[in-house]
Amino acid sequence: MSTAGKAQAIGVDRMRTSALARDLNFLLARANALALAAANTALAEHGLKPRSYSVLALAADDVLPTQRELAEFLRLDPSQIVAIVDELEKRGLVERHPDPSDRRANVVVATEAGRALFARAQKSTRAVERALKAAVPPEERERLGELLRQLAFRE
Amino acid sequence: MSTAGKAQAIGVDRMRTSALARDLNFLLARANALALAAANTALAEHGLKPRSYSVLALAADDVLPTQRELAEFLRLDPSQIVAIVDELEKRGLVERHPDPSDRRANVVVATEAGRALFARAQKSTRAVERALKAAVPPEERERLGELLRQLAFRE
DNA sequence: TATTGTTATACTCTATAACTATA
DNA sequence: TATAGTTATAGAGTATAACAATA
Repeated sequence: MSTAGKAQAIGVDRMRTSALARDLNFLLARANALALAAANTALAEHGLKPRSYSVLALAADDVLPTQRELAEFLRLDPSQIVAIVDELEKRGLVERHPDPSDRRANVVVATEAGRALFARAQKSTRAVERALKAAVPPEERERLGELLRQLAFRE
Repeated sequence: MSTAGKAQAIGVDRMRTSALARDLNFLLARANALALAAANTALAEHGLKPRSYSVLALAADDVLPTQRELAEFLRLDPSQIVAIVDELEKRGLVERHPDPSDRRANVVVATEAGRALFARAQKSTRAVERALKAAVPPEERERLGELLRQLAFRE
């Protein structure tokens, strides 16, 4: 019979050689889970989360995105962007500026305080990123970023 | 002043050249979001989700994991594994077998029906994976998997 | 008629603590 | 005393639909 008669547990290590551990979807999910956990910890001391950090980053980088553009780029629902921008605005980190070319749209711009906080938060996330990248050989890190960019921005 | 006076929206395209788009955490999150959405669609026709698919995969691969080992490997809380195994067991896809070496532990084993469903679901996820990998040059795909494995399993 | 931002709501996911049975 | 599995629950995250203002 195919369901093993005596089912004895094995160690977690052996799971790493399973077919699932070669699955791209699974590897992406696990790598992302590890990175997310580390980023959450690093950003918490600045009162940010990965989501709000991303919005603040684009605002502080003078990208001048509308809320809709933020939603599309960050793959979030527009209504979620509302909540994130609300909170950042309440804390004086970003402002909603009317888009002169479309009065329906708000362009999200960082304040001085927002830029200062972002600069500090960025230091924390860069430390996390270095720790994450430590798992791959130095000469491969550039390539990893390039390959991930192709995955993340394929259309 | 640093907050741009006339805030005019730009296209989403320009966000791709922003500093955020070079952030490893962000790239992982976005690539994972894309892969997850595709996997969700592909697995839905089999009544599975990425989580339950992963548990079924390990059970069908005769890895003989305990629930605790599943929790650790999949980075989920043990109580979440309970719910997933409950559902798979109710559908006759897996069984809980007592671990002879530790009567507290359950080893999760796939039934014949579970193996059959997994084989079908795996075909769907492999198609998703091929579509995802199409974004990177063929000669780089092996390396991408290897690098992601290092990220996902660094300790 | 379509789109931007907004509000409201329901649903899923996640995190936590407490309990039981075994070790 | 510690661990595997379970249960319950609250909080965070996500998805959806409907609405007002503007295009």
